[in-house]
Amino acid sequence: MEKEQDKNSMAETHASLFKALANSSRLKIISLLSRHEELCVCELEAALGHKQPLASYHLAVLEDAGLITHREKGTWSYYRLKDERLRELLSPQCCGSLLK
Amino acid sequence: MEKEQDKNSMAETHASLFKALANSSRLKIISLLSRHEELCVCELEAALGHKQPLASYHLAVLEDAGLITHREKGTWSYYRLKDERLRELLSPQCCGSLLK
DNA sequence: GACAAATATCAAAAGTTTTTGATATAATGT
DNA sequence: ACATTATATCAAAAACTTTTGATATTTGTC
Repeated sequence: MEKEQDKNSMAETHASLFKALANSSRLKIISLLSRHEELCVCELEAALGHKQPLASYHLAVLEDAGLITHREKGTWSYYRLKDERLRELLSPQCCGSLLK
Repeated sequence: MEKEQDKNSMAETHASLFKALANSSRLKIISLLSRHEELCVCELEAALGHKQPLASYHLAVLEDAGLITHREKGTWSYYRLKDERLRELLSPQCCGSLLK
């Protein structure tokens, strides 16, 4: 009965996840995090060649999408991949080329 | 040796696929096509409530990404899902909620 | 041949995301 | 207390995507 609404909100929900993945810097962050357990902003910033606010921006986008988390220790923020979320979304083949 | 280049171009390649998926109208097109073998532009246009040029635009984006194809018959264009491409990219779980 | 229907393409407008530089906050070492 | 370092947040600028309306092209019908 609410099928049409379901389809719409399903499309919206998936679209916002794909938006988070639709950027090569963010995919590089994911790939880096898949190889490191945890990385702080300054390490990612350096690895990507981005200025600090830009690295923080991309991290915030990924975190809003539920694809990463972070913990704070002093002035550092350590980011970590939620790879179960990615594996839920992407094929093993795709995870194989994106992660690690 | 060209590892860094590989990673970059991998990220670019995947990002452009995710860009094509990062829009709810395009996900609805995918979902409609998963239920119909083939649909022409005017059917999709009606189903989405879009004007014709907008439907054509989204179809072109999906086709450029290699996720759909079309054949022409007279003035009609019939679009069809390349679902093997999607299944390559997305998890069975995700295909389950997006397709059909 | 004139007319209508289906589609594509184009250029402009509207909307959104990404990038930048500046500034704020909080923790750490002196 | 002071300087430094790591980060976040903000507002403006730049870049990009989506939406619109107009027009062109092709085919099918009278």
